[in-house]
Amino acid sequence: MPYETDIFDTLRHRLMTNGFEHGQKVRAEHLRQEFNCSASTIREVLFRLSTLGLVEFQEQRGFRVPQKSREVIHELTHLRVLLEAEGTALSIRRGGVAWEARLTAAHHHLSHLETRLNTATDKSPFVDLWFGAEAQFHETLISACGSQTLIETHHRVYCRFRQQLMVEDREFDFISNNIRQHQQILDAAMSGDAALTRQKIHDHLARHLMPEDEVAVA
Amino acid sequence: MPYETDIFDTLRHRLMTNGFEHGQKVRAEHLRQEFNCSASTIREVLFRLSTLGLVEFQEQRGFRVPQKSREVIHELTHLRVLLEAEGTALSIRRGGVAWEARLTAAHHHLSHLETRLNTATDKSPFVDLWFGAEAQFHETLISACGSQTLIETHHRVYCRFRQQLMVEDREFDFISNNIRQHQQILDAAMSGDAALTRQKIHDHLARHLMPEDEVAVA
DNA sequence: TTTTGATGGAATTTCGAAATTTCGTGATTT
DNA sequence: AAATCACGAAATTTCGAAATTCCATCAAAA
Repeated sequence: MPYETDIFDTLRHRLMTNGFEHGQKVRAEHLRQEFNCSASTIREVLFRLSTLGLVEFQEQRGFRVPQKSREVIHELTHLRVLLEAEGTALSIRRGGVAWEARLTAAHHHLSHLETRLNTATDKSPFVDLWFGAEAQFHETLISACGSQTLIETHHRVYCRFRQQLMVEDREFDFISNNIRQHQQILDAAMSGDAALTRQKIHDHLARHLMPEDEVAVA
Repeated sequence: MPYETDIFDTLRHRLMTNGFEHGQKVRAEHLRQEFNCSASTIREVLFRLSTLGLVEFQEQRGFRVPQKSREVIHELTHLRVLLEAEGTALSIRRGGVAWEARLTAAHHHLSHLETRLNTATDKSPFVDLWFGAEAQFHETLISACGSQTLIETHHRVYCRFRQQLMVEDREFDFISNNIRQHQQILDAAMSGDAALTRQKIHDHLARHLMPEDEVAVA
């Protein structure tokens, strides 16, 4: 495996989980020293990360970590609802038992973690695990939609969404609501009711939407 | 302006309008000679193009032009309907007179070209103009949605869609239907009826959808 | 005080070549 | 004949440095 891929994965993880400040300039030279490689290699990695929207490229001005803003969170949430609701509805139609099994497993994993998070005083050992399990659950929801394009598009949106919330979501104040909402999404999906599932996905994400213009899901 | 941007624009245009064969490997070395620059520069441009999905990157295997397939066209169309319908509905609510003016202008431009295309025997002088005007119209539809994220996401999908159809759409057999459909989208949008507009956008793109699972727009 | 302009250091971009990996061809083995 | 292997050519990846551009600082002018 080329070394570049290691750097890519390391930086992606860091960009999504509190390793960089929002709006900060990415110092390619510093990273070059940290990873002990050439400037071109870092530059390439940053271009690949910009594919996911985790850094922004500006001509002659290098790369930046996107600013955090309520508007961007609203927009990303809007798209998540649109794509996850659609992808899940398709999965319900086409997924079959195999998908239901995967979804149940993903939810069980997530649910287990969230229950422990809910009671733990020191949440730090669970943070990374939770990020992974939450991503897994939402990816699994749409995984049987049959559209690789939708999955990739959603992945980009999800990465940026997670990045926007990487600081405040570490406190897990929302966790007890989340447990209930994830359960409701699972139940609705298992019951085969696409419209209800769309609604539950919307409800789950609604706290990140700004009030003025709601996302229409019905 | 850095030279790289020229190369980027040149290749993007070529990738969207018949300059490469679907599935073809992109010969970085050939491009390096053609543009008389270094390998790294070409490599960077290709990474930037992969952000739009116009080339696919595979580790140690270079870049390829995506294969054309009915499935991919279906998926891209599905997403176009989802994103354009949503973006247009938002534009109707938030765009105001300025947006209506831009949309009318874009439609007028497109309509003028399509009328001429409909009668011309040699359509080649209009091909590039039409690609530009058609893109402009559909971009304008969603331009007042208020979500830069939605606009960028749609742009990627639109680029890939156009690339998938770059060969067959050069015959313009569909042109008389298109004239009517673009008009209907404009009329619906101007009337302020979001649901009808969604329907018309769906109808316009429906010929690219595979029959089995239709896109739900209502 | 505000604006304009020069200057030097730092960051970005581009280059050409070296190191590594892939891929096609044909020989050898089973 | 089919499969495996070795080899060389071609492509990809990485490097380190040169060329260019940006940006903060400070001086000079309005």
